Order: sequence, then structure tokens, then C-alpha cells
Amino acid sequence: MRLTERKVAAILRQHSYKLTPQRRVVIQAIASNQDHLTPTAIYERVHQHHPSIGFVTIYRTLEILAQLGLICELHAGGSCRSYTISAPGHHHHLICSNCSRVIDFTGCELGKVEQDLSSKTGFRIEGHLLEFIGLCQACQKEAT
Amino acid sequence: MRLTERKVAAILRQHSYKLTPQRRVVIQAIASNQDHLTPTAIYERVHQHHPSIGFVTIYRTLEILAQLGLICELHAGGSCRSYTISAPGHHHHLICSNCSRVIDFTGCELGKVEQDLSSKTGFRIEGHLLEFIGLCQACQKEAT
DNA sequence: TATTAAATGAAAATGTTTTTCACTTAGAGT
DNA sequence: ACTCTAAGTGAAAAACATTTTCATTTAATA
Repeated sequence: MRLTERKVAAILRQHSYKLTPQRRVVIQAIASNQDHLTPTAIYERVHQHHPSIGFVTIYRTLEILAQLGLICELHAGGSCRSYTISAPGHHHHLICSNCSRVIDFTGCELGKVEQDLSSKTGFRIEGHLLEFIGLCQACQKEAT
Repeated sequence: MRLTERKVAAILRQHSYKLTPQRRVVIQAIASNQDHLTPTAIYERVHQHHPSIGFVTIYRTLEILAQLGLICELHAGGSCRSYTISAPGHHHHLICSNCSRVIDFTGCELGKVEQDLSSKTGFRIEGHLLEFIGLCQACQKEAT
């Protein structure tokens, strides 16, 4: 699923949020980027072309978009609150430790681990957080 | 491995860090706790009995202890910088979403996933972050 | 177009983390 | 035990990140 504007608008409206120009710009900024961006980085990008958009709007927008699953929070690499555009459904991230490029993948096959854990500990497992870190091909070459 | 004071002292000394009373207290605070604690929570616990120990020392100590692998950073559950006492070697966490209790486990069996990813993407994979979230038995009962 | 719930921007408040620096101390060697 | 010194400490301030508040504006519906 590509995130067409039409779809974003529909999803927002479904939850009675509006598609404002500000939100459009924030989504654009995140979507047009291979990496993950911190709120500050997003603010900077956005602010360049739209100086009137302030931090508050960025934070509010990020919160809503994340909640709707349109963007996705990353943890790896120090910064604990950075976002990338979200693939639909269940997926995880492979992140380049050098250039921060993010690749989505599915199929983590943790079902068995989850079952084992559950029966050993009695936990009712609700979810998991899985991220891989490494060096992408380009950065490997560069490092030579 | 239990974290006896002797061992902590040895590890610190190996890296030419000193075992100060302050560090002792911080380790104690974390070790005597089933949960994960944020820097602020640690500060509060420590401060109660040792009002002269300030935030700066907490932060500095946490950084060193984490770096030496004596404590371990958690990400799950909103707060992105909380710590728990560390099991040795490669391990992961299962965290109760209600009471924050942490259980260590080993054997995540991500080797195959890692290989697949590596050959598909060309990444040289360096590590991963894996945490499970769920409800522990006690909290399941309580919720009834 | 008029209506209204939702969203915005600015400023201030709040919270978190880091830096700086003068002073103190743990631990190694005597 | 005593001395020396690298390492550690606490306080204050700075830097940075996030949230709250509120008066004003606007998107989307009828």
C-alpha cells in the first residue's frame, strides 16, 4: 500500500481528524525519507518551507499519525523517538547504524518463542518489539 | 550469576572505575527491584535515604553501569530509558504491561531470520533489540 | 455559506539530560 | 596507616525535549 493522500485523508476522517495542510506537510516530510527522523529533525525540514509551523503541531501530529499506524516509531540507535513511514500490518525494521536507512520486513517467526515464553512464565503475551541493526551495503563499501 | 558486591567491585576496578558509596547505592536500588526504573525513579529511591546524592551522579552512574553490562536498558512501555539489573550474556526481556515486572529469557532463535535478512538485503547485521510485552499471571488474576 | 468540532501557533511551564567547575575521595603504592 | 593522584562528586546553570494553556483559525459537514 502506497500512502496516497486520498488514503491518508480517508483514515484521518474515519477517526474524525481533519487533514490540514500542516499534517499533509508532516506526512510528506516523513514519507519522502528513507531514514527515521526525530521530532526535531522533522520540525527542521518542515520549518524550512513552512516557517509558521511550530513544534507543538509537529508533536501533536506525530502522536496522531503514530496512533493511527500511518507512521511507526523506532527505538534503535540511541534516539528513542524517531519515526518512519509505516508499512501496513505486522512488520519490523532493519536499520543501518551508519546512515539510518530503514528497511521493513515481515515474517519474524516469533510465534514459537512466544508460546514457549507464555507457557513457561504464565504471561499473556500482547506484543513484541523487534529491530535489527547493521550496516547497509552502501555503508559497508564506504567503510572499506 | 548473582551480582555480589565483590564482583561489581572487581568489574569496576578492571575498567579503572572506583566503587564509591554512591554507586553502591544506585546498584542496590536497581538490583533490589523486580521492575525497570527510570533515572528519575532511581533518583527518588536513592534520594530518600541519601539526600545528598543528586541527579548528576545518577545519570553518570547509569551510563557506566550500562556500558559495563551490569545493568540493562529497556525500551518497552513508553519510557525509553529505564534500567533493570542485567543477566549475563545474550538475553532479552519479557515485561508486564501492568506492573512492569521484568523476566529475562535467552534463546530468541533469531539466527535464521538474521541470515535471511542479511542475504536478502546485503546488510551486515550487528545486533537486535527484542522485547516482549504482556500481562504477568498476577496481573491477569487481578484484572478478573 | 453557516456552523462547529477540531486544529493551530505562541508563550510559558514542565521535565529531562548534559556541561562545567571547584572540591572531595577511593584505591594504589609506600 | 599515610600520601598521592586519577577519578568521582554535588550544585548550579545550560541545553534540550516535551506538554499545557488559551485565544484564534479552519476543515468538513449540512
